[in-house]
Amino acid sequence: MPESTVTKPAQGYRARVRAELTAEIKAAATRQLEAEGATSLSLRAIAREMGMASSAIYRYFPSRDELFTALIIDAYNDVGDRVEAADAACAPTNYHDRFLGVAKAIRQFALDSPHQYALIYGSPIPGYKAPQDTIDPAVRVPVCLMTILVDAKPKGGKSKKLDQAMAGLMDFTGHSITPVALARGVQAWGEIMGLISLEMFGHFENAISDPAVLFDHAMGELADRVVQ
Amino acid sequence: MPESTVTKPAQGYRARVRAELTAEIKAAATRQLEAEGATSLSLRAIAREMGMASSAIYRYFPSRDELFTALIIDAYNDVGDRVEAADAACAPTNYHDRFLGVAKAIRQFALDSPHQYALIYGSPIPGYKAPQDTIDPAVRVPVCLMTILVDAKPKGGKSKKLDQAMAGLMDFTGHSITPVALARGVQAWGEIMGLISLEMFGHFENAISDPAVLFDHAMGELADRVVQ
DNA sequence: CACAAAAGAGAGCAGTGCTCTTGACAATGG
DNA sequence: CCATTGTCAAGAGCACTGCTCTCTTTTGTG
Repeated sequence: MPESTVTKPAQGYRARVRAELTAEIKAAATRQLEAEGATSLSLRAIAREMGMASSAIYRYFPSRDELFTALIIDAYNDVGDRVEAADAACAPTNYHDRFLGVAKAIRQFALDSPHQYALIYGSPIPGYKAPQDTIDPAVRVPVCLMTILVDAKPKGGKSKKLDQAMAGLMDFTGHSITPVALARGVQAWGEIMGLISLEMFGHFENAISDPAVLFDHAMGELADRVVQ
Repeated sequence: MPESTVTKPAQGYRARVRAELTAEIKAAATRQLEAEGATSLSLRAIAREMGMASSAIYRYFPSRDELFTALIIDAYNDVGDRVEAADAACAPTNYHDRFLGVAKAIRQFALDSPHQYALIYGSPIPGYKAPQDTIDPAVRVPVCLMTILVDAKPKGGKSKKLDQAMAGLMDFTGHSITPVALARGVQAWGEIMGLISLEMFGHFENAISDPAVLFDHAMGELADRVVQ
């Protein structure tokens, strides 16, 4: 939570206690999220667990949605950290390994924190509109993926239609990559997220008994195709 | 005429009214689902809309989850119908067109019924366990996709690990296709669902302004790769 | 027609997010 | 040193939710 830096510069005892309590509420919420899922996350239950009145929670989070926002940002940052760490652990020019590492990091995040994964990559919570603060953490994963792609300098044709259909992405890459190659990167992103989501949300039931084997095979094939 | 009066007889007036009311409740629920999303679907609101007591709904659906199950089955059958129709509209040996038609049918379903799409392909509702009745409608889409793949008789290597990782799927295809080729089909399924989900759940915001162009391009490229 | 089965209505329980008011406390200015 | 000010927690209460139970009405059929 970004604490208001505009208030008294003192940052005394009071501010510290407030920050600690805010963190504790978020921790309790995370615990509940992991145990029960997003929709059954209850402010009253959090208050109960913390031994305080439910109304007191509102001193720290003005609404349930604000708490959700905090959890969503945390989740995005969690997977972002993992992905960037996996990327950094590889030799910068070994695009194949970087791609593989990133893909596996995303899946591992999903396996470790299924509810967090569902929170950010599943159906959006109805009535909840993601505020601006979430987009910076949210783009970390695709940015990492696209950076690897750009670094690999892949071949690919031009396409005016594709170019303007992906205008935002093209701007981000500084037009240092052709639209067709960039589209291949988005496709790869889609395949990664699609395979993980199908697995996490139960669509592999009775069909694929060992999703890890399939995923690793698919990512190897995908990396061959997309980078180098 | 043999009169078996003991079992459910003739299905007279009463049974018809019951079937009609059940359908009407489901219709009202669908309307609410489309307007507000799954989590804010309220039995009391449905009862209010129909001008009956909330408790009366329970004569038709024993619980909210049962209503959800009905809606989920409907959604699966909706997309299943579309997909099978799109497939049947193509020349059976034109695998490229069949694949493209199926992929576009899934995306069109998502665009037409975003909440239904989220219901079946988004995060599962916590605490809700899909009963057996949902799996038959659920597999219609992947079955259609895999059937096209098998028909296309694609090349591909063997892999014992992959073979047993996808044992269920291999059985379904009658082992008439190699594991590597089948995996390619699952990857294609993943890419289709991944791209649609990323689009539907807002992850293309500010990056891809015209998802239709990207999707069509991706599917063309994908079809080239997977069939024929 | 009589009667059992089916359907509807209403009250009630435990839970939810959220608001408003009230009282307690700590930090600070005169 | 006391009074003011801002912060915090608590409690009651509102409008909801899913669901159960009981009671009454309706209705098809032997």
